[in-house]
Amino acid sequence: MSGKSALEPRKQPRQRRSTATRDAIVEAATHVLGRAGLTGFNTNAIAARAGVSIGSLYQYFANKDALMLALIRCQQERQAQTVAAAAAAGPGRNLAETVRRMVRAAMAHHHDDSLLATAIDHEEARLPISAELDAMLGRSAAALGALLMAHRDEMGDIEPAAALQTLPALVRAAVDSWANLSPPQLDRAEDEAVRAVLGYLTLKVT
Amino acid sequence: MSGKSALEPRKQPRQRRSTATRDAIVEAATHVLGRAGLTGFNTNAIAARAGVSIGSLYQYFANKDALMLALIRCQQERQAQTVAAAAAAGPGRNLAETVRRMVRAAMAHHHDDSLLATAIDHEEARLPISAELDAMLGRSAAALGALLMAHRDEMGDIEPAAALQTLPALVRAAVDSWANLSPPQLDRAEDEAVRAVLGYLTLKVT
DNA sequence: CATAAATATGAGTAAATACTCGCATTGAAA
DNA sequence: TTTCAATGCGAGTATTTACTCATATTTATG
Repeated sequence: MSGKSALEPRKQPRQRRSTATRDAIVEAATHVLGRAGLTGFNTNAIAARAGVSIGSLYQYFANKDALMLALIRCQQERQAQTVAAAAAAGPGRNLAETVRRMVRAAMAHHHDDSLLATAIDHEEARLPISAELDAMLGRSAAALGALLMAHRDEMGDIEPAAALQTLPALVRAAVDSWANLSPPQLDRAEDEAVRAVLGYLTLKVT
Repeated sequence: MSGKSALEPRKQPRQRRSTATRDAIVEAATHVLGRAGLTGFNTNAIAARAGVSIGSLYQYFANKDALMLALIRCQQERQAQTVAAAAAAGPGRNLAETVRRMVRAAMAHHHDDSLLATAIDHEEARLPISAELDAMLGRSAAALGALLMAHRDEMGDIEPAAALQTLPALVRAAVDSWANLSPPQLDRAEDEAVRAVLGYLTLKVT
């Protein structure tokens, strides 16, 4: 358990400027990761990009992994908020409309930056944070599940728990495969993701 | 284009032992990448694991990226062969059977190692090889498309080109989301992938 | 203003690591 | 056997990079 504490924040901010510094560092880290990938993700470059000294960076993050973790949490937070906002609007008139709304919400947050997205995936697999990620995903999934259940009659025989594990993965895969093309085809990405989700949900097993 | 030549092999093997050395290096690289991720992917460790000297490694790979590229090509080659083998068996009695066969083929090759899979994704995004990857994927997709077309009547209104872009992504996403759990749930992974693909293919647009 | 706590600085250090080069060993052709 | 090219070796080098620490600056509080 000593490993975990090494990832926790080193200093709690007491003044405003310090939180601004922290935010600048996380944002710079995100920028660097998206631009240069894991290869270019080094603390000196990040501090320079953030316009702070390397010493300041290490006042807020005990080590490089702690910074990466903060970056991941930040992205996940945004994702969760986007989904929550979409869910707050309530279910659509039918299943297709509800699904399309959810896909749009997911896409709004989508990184057009495949370097960033894939780097985060890899670091999520490497760092000891699966439990935390599952918990976060679980909360978003619950809201999503409630929405879908409003159109239970339109769906095939679904195991809700399984669907909530599979569906987010499907959406992301469909979107990524079209949005990371050059040039990106965002309309197509949306349509394909909707088709995949609707197909999955409405399939009648014979 | 001077960048590309820097990724090409440094030496063509003339004797047997040299190809054995090269293979050992690529295999060791794969092992290290799967075990330690991109963080642990360094040439000294790879040479040690392969049981060869660091000098030998650099006789076959001009630099670290060239080795990574060889690793990626090797994996892709295996993937393509697995799909080709499955396709050679011809279409099944119905769409569901055909789809399940394809999913099984994809899973046979699936890395139970999420560190390896995500690392490759990230490096594919970073290295200048998108054209080559598209070409390889295109060839596999063609065989896949022919198989599916045998059951055209069971499918909804599909744009084949779009389907061949989306489907592999769906399969991988569905499989990964279940196979990377601990413990992995491979049966579930197969069922969910089949459901996603079948749903996508058979959906009737209203 | 005085004082202390909080925050910022960046030169410097130790370690990791990509890669070289001169030399040793092996294989094959003569 | 001789000879040369192909292959293998690994100590060594130059660079990168994670991280520290002594010091300077800013802010809050009285």
